Amino acid sequence: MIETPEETPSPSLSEADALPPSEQHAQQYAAVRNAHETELLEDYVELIGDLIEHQGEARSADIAQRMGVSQATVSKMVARLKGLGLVASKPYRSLFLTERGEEMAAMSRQRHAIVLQFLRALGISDDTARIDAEGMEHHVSEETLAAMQRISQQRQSS
Amino acid sequence: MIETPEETPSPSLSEADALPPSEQHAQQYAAVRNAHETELLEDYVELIGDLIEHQGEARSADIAQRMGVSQATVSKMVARLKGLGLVASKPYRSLFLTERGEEMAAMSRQRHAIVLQFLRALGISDDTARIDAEGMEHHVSEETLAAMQRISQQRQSS
DNA sequence: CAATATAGTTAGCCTTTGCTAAGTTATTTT
DNA sequence: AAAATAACTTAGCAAAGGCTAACTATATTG
Repeated sequence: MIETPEETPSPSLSEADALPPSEQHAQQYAAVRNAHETELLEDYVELIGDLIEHQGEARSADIAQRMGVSQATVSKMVARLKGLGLVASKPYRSLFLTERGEEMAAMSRQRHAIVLQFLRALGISDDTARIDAEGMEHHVSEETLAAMQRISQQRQSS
Repeated sequence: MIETPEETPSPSLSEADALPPSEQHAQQYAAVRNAHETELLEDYVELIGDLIEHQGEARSADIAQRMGVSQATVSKMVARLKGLGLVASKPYRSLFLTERGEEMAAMSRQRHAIVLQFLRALGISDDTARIDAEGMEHHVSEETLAAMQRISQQRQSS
């Protein structure tokens, strides 16, 4: 059997030296799995909010088109969102956000904007920034988000 | 909570004005879905590589513990990785990476290191940086990765 | 070397998120 | 107002990624 070296030596950035203690390591993965669970929900809610704001209403067909997904998939997802109390609607009518849905949409939109703005401040091209932001936004902690905001502003005023 | 910067004076970053054309929007989501498909695979491969490097071998039980997942789940996942030609092993023996697996592990490790280093350069606390890096690494384009690397170096030498 | 403990596998279940195909409701057009 | 089109829903399927329980193989140890 192999001995587990239970020590964390380097303070900075030598990344080849040791695995984190397995408990911590597991927590990292758990955090990611967790983020994945809410991620899609947030994307839908955010999109629904955006559609309402920009086009006056959120229709399943538009969501399907923008998500690049079939209408059936949207229908099923919307049922889930309704079950979670984030979305409301009557059958065959367009969608609304509940109060909780609005809150979630606002948060998401804000996160999204901060990340996007940060990437652009880094000089990332627009298309890439959009794609990366979409993927990253759900994995960025409050702490990092704050740092991003700070740096965007710094870079802006120089 | 984060301050809402509802005053976006700069020209390039008003995010409340228009949705992207739906085709482009759909592509963004497709990119995220795509990333999700390879994400876990990469995490496993990266971890297996790390275990081999640091402990001499990669055993299912260790993977399960570090991933925070049951051994049965690991077993199933490993079967998938073998099917994809990334991992090799004989039943009841420990795991190896194929050449393709090695390549993937090297790429992943590098991405991971760059993102982690970048977050630390931003002043993010260690635990948070680890968690965020784990989540973000799969959603960062080459372009953004390069920018991160550049900035880490800048910040280091100041 | 037999018994026990540990490690790995398999079977069977569940949920999520996609799909297509078929059915229903609403809207538009003639 | 009937017919046609568009929008939405439902049913049923599949793959991924979790789980527990039961089984099999390997390693340890008394």
